[in-house]
Amino acid sequence: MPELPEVEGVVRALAPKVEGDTIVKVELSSTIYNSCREGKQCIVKNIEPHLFEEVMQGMTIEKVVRRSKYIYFHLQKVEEKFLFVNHLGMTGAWFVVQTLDEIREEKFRKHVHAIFTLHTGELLVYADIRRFGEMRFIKKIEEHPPLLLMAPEPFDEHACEFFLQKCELPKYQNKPIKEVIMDGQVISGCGNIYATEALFKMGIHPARKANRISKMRKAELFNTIRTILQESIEMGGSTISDYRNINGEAGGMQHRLKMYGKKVCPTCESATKSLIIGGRTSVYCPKCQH
DNA sequence: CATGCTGACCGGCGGC
DNA sequence: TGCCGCCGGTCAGCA
Repeated sequence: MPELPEVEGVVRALAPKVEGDTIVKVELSSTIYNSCREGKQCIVKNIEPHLFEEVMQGMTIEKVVRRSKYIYFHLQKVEEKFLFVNHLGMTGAWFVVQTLDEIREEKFRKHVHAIFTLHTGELLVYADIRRFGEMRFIKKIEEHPPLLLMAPEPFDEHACEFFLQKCELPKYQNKPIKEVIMDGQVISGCGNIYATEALFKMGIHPARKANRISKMRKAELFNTIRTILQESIEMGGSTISDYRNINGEAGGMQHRLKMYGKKVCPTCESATKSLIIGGRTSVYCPKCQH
């Protein structure tokens, strides 16, 4: 599943291929049309599928940037600026190809949901196996309040201070630390994999209440998260489940993971345990983490 | 009003 | 081989 480092990899690969290009045509899958017609939640969130296709037509992709685990496509049409926001959910992936059969993996090829034809003739393709991804077409960030509430980028110089301040709020004081660091309004882009790894590295039990950790250790924890995210970006992300980068390549970070998905602690060889915290499976070493 | 919990969205895959 | 149920990021909606 793509987390911040994986999304960063996607954006770095995607940006140089599509920035400056103009979208001449958009086709959404019949699956999207059907879900929408049945009133179900679907990938395209805030707009009718046919309107989405229409409004995207003629848009120039000015810039592609990552914000937390979201991809922001900054668009422009006749001097007017818009934003197309995408989240990859669990299984979303982007491809830039000449034809769809260039998508090597069948499970992605079978689940293509949006095809943006560019003025160059290339196809910018969004595939999503489980359809947990999101696409929103908006004029301003304000149109979708959750985007405004996101914590600063973890590499922002104020992000640590922001995290420490949030921890002081009553609603976070008594929560398990893992739930707090995975909350996108506290720290951006720290998903299950990297939260698990950082807590293991710090020797902190994932269920420990936030207010039972000193401010100094919280700051260290933040730095650990930031360092792990950075390391993973450099490794090309973790290839877990269905994540691939835009070239269909796997990352290397999964070989460096020490606790996520492990049965045995790499330090003391105890059997790991798992708990459900904030609705998510949380693996930890009962001997090394307190 | 703020917070908190539940459910909805899915197909792959593990387990039986 | 077949089928059932689990898994998870995000947010809407309701208590």
